[in-house]
Amino acid sequence: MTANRVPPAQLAPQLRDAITRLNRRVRQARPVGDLTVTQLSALTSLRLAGALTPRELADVERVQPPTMTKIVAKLEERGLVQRTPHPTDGRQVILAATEGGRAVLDQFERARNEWLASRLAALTEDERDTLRRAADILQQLARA
Amino acid sequence: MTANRVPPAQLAPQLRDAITRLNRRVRQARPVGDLTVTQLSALTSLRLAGALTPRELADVERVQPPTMTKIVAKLEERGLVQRTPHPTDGRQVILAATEGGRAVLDQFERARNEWLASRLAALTEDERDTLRRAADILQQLARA
DNA sequence: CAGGCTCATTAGTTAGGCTAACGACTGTGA
DNA sequence: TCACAGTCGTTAGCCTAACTAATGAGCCTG
Repeated sequence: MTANRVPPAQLAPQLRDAITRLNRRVRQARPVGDLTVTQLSALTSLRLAGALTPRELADVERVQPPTMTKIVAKLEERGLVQRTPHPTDGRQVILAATEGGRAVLDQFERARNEWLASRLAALTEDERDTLRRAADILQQLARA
Repeated sequence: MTANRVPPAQLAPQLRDAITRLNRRVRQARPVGDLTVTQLSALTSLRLAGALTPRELADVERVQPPTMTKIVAKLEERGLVQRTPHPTDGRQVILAATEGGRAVLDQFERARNEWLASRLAALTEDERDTLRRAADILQQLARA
């Protein structure tokens, strides 16, 4: 299969549409439990990083500090996040996912992937290969 | 190029990560003007369809009718959408983007695509072709 | 060691989503 | 033919999630 010429200006809106719509779809596949997308995202970032201050987590999530205060408060209520004082700086706080938080995360992760995985299973081997290569390229774009 | 075997369970998280991250990235490239993402999306759907009733637009946007009432009200305030009575059914209303609405849309569209288009331009012809085919498959998944 | 800075939080606003309920209108069946 | 069930859009009221501005606690430097 020869590569067609694909002008970036034409590909961009197509790709953007595909991504935003599929993203909506994936988000709609909400598993059991009542964590919101925002809370889930923050918890995920927190686990990934290990431990962060509210400010750092806010930066990672691209949210203002007061917003993160609220999100963390809700996660803490449910015992999914733990707050410990900073060892040397009395102003700061250290946030970390609790064991319960990590367990909830695993559950969500599985359920979210299930929907997509079942759809992917219906594709041909060729289509999946195209998506695999595309995923690499998209990751690269997102990092740029 | 032969197709590798790609188990769906393995591809799903990769693809999901790529999509959610790139989606955040695209959304952050917000252009000038004060239309929100929601309003922009509704306006886009409206222009695409030509003219719709509130109910139809709500269905397209996957939103409940009362929510669409609010969104349309804001778009109407700015003169981007026009409301006309249905010719035969007194209950219904016909919504359409005004010329001003279409102009605003063009502006946003350009600015949003710019970031992505410039990144795409840096890829090889092969990579862009992969993404083009992937975009089709992703659209298909989103509709499923 | 006084003053300015940083960090987290609180207070208050706005957007965007939902359900429940309602009034206007349509269309059908007795 | 007309009573009534259903549809359409809207209003009301609630919640989440984001923002900015302001506040108070703690740090650090001149």
